[in-house]
Amino acid sequence: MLDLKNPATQQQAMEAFFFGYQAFTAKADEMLERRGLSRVHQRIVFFIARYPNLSVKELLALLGVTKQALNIPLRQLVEVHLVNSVASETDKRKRLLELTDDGARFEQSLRREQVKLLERVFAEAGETAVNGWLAVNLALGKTQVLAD
Amino acid sequence: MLDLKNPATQQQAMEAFFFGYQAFTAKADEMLERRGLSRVHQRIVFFIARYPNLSVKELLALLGVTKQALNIPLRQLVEVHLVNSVASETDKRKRLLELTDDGARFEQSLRREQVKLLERVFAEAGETAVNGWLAVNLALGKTQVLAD
DNA sequence: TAAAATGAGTCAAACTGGTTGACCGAAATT
DNA sequence: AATTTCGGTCAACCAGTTTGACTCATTTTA
Repeated sequence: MLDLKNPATQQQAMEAFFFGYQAFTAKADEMLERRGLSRVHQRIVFFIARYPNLSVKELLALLGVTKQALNIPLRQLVEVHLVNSVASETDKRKRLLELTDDGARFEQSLRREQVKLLERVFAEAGETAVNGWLAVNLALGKTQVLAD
Repeated sequence: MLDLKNPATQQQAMEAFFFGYQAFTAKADEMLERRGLSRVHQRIVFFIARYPNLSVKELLALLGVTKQALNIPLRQLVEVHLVNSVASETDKRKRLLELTDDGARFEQSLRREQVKLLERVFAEAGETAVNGWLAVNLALGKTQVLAD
């Protein structure tokens, strides 16, 4: 077991997390930059893919930004027909977000690159490690939700 | 093994990483904000604690920013006597960075909060999961270093 | 049914954290 | 002696974000 009483071990774990996350996001950032898009664009299409027909408010909560920060990139995605924003049947104030066919392809292409990185790393680290990695990340994420 | 061929599994893994990292950094961000400091300040003291007497150039490489971006927060840390910048004996162009006693206490207090979160999560996830989590993060980090 | 609240969107001003580029001075290397 | 390296600084600028104020349509409520 990792001895978290040991400062050097603490530092190693934190450093690994820092560089690990950085490596993971670097790949996508690079791809996005080539298309003149930002991380927010990716997150938007990612969450719409994951939770189809979510509302703008729900998306804001997932992203953890203000609506002003979301406004421009989301509008752009709608303008270039990657995202559809359709009024809800049950509550016409709400706009439900969904990916267009193009949008779905775009989101997949972004995701594929990151998955390729994960696959490489997973192959190296092995099944047990991967399950543990996911379990810890999920547990960490849960604390977040509770904190909000 | 996580089936990375399955889009839903891909999305789950990516989302867990996203929220996990966010939860991990949120605690420290909050503490830093109270003291009027930023993440860069934390990273600086973190890396100085991890690699005492590292040079400015080495620190820049670890942080992955320009020297202009490092300049102001580092200067601030020196001004408030959390960091000492001392000319190297062997090469007087280099300034070697070290934490003052206050700086060491400050870095520890930041780290302790993050470690508390890790401990809670580790207790929940168990030893095997934790080792796996670390192994995958380390493997991810390694890809980064190679890419640079 | 009138008043209040909610969801979405927009404009403007400001701030943060970063960038590129141009320098400088001291010290080391060639 | 010339060049390179290390650290530092100034300036302009840029992206992404925030806060705040406001509108409009719709839904909820009192």
